Amino acid sequence: MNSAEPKSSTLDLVAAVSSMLTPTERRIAEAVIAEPTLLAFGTVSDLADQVGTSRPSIVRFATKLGFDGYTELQQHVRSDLSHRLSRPSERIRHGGKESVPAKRAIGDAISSVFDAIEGDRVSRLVEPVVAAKKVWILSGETSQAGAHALHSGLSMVRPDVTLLEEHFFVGDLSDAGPEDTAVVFDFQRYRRQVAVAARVLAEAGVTIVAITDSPLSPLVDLADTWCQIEVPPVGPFDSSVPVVAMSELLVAQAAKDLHDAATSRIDRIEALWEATETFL
Amino acid sequence: MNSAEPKSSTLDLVAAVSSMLTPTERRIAEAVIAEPTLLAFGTVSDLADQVGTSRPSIVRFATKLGFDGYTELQQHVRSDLSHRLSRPSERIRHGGKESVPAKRAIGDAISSVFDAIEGDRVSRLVEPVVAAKKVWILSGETSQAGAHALHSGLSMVRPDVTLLEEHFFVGDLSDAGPEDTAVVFDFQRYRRQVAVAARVLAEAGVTIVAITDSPLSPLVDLADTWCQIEVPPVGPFDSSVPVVAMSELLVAQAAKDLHDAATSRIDRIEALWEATETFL
DNA sequence: GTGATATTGTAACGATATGAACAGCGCGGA
DNA sequence: TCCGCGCTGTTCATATCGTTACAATATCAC
Repeated sequence: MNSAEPKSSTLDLVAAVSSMLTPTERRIAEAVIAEPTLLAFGTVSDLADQVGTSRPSIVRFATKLGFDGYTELQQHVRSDLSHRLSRPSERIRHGGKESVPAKRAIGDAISSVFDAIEGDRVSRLVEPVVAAKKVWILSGETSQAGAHALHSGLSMVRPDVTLLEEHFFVGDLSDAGPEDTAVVFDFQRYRRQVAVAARVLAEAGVTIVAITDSPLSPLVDLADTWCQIEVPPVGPFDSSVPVVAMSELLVAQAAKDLHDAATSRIDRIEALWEATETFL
Repeated sequence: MNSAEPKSSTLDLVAAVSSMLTPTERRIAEAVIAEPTLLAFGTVSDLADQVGTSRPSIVRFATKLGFDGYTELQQHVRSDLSHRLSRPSERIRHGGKESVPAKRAIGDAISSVFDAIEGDRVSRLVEPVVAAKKVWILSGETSQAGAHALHSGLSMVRPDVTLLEEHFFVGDLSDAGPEDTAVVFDFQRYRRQVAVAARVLAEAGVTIVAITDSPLSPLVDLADTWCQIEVPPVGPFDSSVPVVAMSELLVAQAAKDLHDAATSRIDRIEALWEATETFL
């Protein structure tokens, strides 16, 4: 569909012919510049209504830009848009073979993390974590590093955080109850293991926060809030970098939400460390 | 036109019903997740062709998501997209504002990692690791996640990798000898602890590879090879992301250097996992 | 194996979009 | 004033869109 690389931005095209535009065409040009989505999503009629002109004027505008008709112009705009949208992420599993250098892969994955916490998402993810009586962290092998980061970070800002890695027993979860929250890392390879444990927790009334690499994950059903991040391959293994980044952002948000409680807690822990000669 | 704020992301909607999707509907879901522009720009026919199904299945998919028809679904997706385009988030290349402070910090830190391995630096760092009889990994609290990543990765591609975290005893190092290599993570806060241990190892003839955040680190003197990376603050704590990224790049390089030995070792480990029901 | 149910594809419908031909309007020059 | 020309809006034809109703197929329980 949208495989062709646009030679020039659509706005450039408009600018190129701006001097030889008729009055109504100029109004059209101003409208599409002010609101590019009109061109990408709207029909000829939509544009005509918006500008206050007739449909053929829109078509003629398209031809004046060098296209065969409005359809071609719209395709050009859309391929331009798709390009911008697919740049930061989403192209790793498909188009990108393993020829993608690790640098690009990691960079894109990091972008996907920031995409995932768009808006107030990070707040919604963290909210049950700060409100919970106890916090459980479940992870498989791929997300070990992230789970570790989340555990050590959260432990600093609030009490009762338990990390269950890899080969935990379901019995470990027996204490969990409706006032608790579980953060579950759920990635391709080790999905079933954590899925089973998460189901146990969900049935016990625990609030589930899922960090997953696919919205089709079975965990998403169980989860109260969730977010999706990419896990790119680096060398022969899957990268933990996005998971760690996400974990740290969650901790940062939790620290912000807990504010005074967190800072005093951190101070106490630091003092304890100093006292026990952690610094040698 | 597109002024309405989307109540929930389209991915959320797909996820919400993902468990009650029929096989073809699931294929549709996967397609639109892999290529969101299909939904935003494509027609029912486009999607049907892409997925390899009939047009009505697409419409039924839309209704199952809670919309009156495909048109409504597409409008929702488009308003979602417009939002992302208008909001300052998506702009990584263009108006690179300091939208999220943590974002910039992490991005810069990642860049520093790639700067640090410019040229053949990563090869020089890894060379003593692959050649060593035994590999020791030393880290403090800040670099725990990175050390963990390095340990689990290296363990996959070669034997005799030992991780010593935080409160290890110097006695643990008694086995180390001139044929060994130690990778030492050495960061601001927990410098003294690892510095002491590294000195012990260096005096035992162990080759030292240092990952540090400062060229002034005392470890640089002891180290045979070293590299410097940034450790940015995220919230109240230091980020592990750069350390993890560096660790993974080291593992990837080691895997490449060891090649056949590594792959056969990975295969054996995988087989062992399967046998012990890691996948449940 | 058989009936019931769920799932999927086929056919037909109205609605709408685009693009082209045609007609009215305004403006400037002779 | 009249004519010519470019600009704009109206009408129409055709293709395609989204949708619904219906039939065929696959799946499962008993």
